[in-house]
Amino acid sequence: MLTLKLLREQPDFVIRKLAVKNFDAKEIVEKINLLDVERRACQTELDACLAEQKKLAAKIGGLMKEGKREEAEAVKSQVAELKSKSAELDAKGQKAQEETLSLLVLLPNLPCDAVPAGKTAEDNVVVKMGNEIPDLGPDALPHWELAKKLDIIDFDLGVKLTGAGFPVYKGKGARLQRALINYFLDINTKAGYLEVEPPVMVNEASGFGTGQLPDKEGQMYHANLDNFYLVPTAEVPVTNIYRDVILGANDFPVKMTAYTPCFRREAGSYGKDVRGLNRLHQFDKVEIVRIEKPENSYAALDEMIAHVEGIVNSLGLPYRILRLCGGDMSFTSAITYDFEVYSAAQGRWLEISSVSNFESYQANRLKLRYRTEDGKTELAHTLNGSSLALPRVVAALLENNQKDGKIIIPEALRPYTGFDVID
RNA sequence: GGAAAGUUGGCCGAGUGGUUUAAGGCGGCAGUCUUGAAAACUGUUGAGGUGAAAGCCUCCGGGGGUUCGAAUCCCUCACUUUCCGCCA
Repeated sequence: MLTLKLLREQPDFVIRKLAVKNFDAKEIVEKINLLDVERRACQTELDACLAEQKKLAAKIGGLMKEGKREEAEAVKSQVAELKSKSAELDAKGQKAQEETLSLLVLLPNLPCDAVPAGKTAEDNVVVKMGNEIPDLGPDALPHWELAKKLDIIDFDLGVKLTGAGFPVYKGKGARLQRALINYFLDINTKAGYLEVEPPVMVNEASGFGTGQLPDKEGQMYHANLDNFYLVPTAEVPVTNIYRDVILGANDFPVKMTAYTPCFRREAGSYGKDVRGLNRLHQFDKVEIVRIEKPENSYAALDEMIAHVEGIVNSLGLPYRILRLCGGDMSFTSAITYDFEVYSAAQGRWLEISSVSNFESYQANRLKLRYRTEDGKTELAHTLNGSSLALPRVVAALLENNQKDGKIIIPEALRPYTGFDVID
């Protein structure tokens, strides 16, 4: 959520920046500023009214003590008049505030200067590529066929138990999941991220804090009876640890990592996009979250990108890093870098990580602030990234590392899997 | 699931209708004293809104109500704790 202060002081800047995200903000910004003026006028008048009421109430108290009943009664009628006036002002001010908020949540975050213009994924900028794409020859199999042949992932069994998009990992397949999770958590912890195991269900306030609610309600699984939501990413519970928190100047940096299963309803796609592990309703992911002072957030972002790159590299997967264009970025992000690995048998790039700086956009919703040297409170910056999401890593590993019907496990993972090949 | 008790500032905790800006303590910060520290003493101490500032207003779990006046009374919701039941 953008701050009212920014909209009030730099409306043209906001409109210009949001144009990069192909968002026409002119009308909303103008409306918000009109409502804001109205709200403040109401508030000022209401405050004066309440101050007068307080004074008179105290006067009545005094008169009653002195036994001057009649005088007190006269003052009472004065208060009654003020009361109805302040009730009116209060209602008017509240309405203006509600309308302001409902418009404010419609505005996406401003993209930072480095974000390229563009409308679709075609316009994303490749900033780096690494590792060779292997030539697997004509007999290479896509991962869903490999998984079936090796009996390590059972998609049909998942359908029986739950439905499409809920695979069952078996044997070395299950062990591989566990190995990847532990490997990622270990690397992150070594880099100074505090491991956290959060709940995988969150309440409404948490959903609102990171921006999933109210807009993306339909994308989360909802446990109606208790009004809890299954987390779509660890970002939600982990970032919300710092909801309504004021950090001290010395509490930085805040670096956390968490593994959770992630649940996404995401109806609406079909065909090869959702084949096998490409898109699931439940999947495993290890996440990193950082909270920084504004002046440090971009340095932190660079550090996170280098960190994720190191992990991808250690698995030997061919990858590329994209800087997303304005049109392809998420609503809440100021800048996003996507990591994609090449899935050789499918012949396509698969997104395995998304690293973003949200600047103060999430913090404003979360009321996540810090105290500056001179004692003021300012919004902090939040960042997060996947490090990494498992399914597409597994898809790429299976496909790129297939050899004579076997899967070669990368060196780095072997201490965690306890085996070198899947056969 | 049943029963009871709770929810007050960074923390603990008093406060059951009034002239109060929520007592007191702890912690934090500043100062005095000291070579320095501790102790002691003194002062200070949250968030939000509005305003150039002084100031004014709001906030005692959330929402609503009674009253000239509510932390205090009423209604309602949420949460926490304890006991019982169930249970990995």
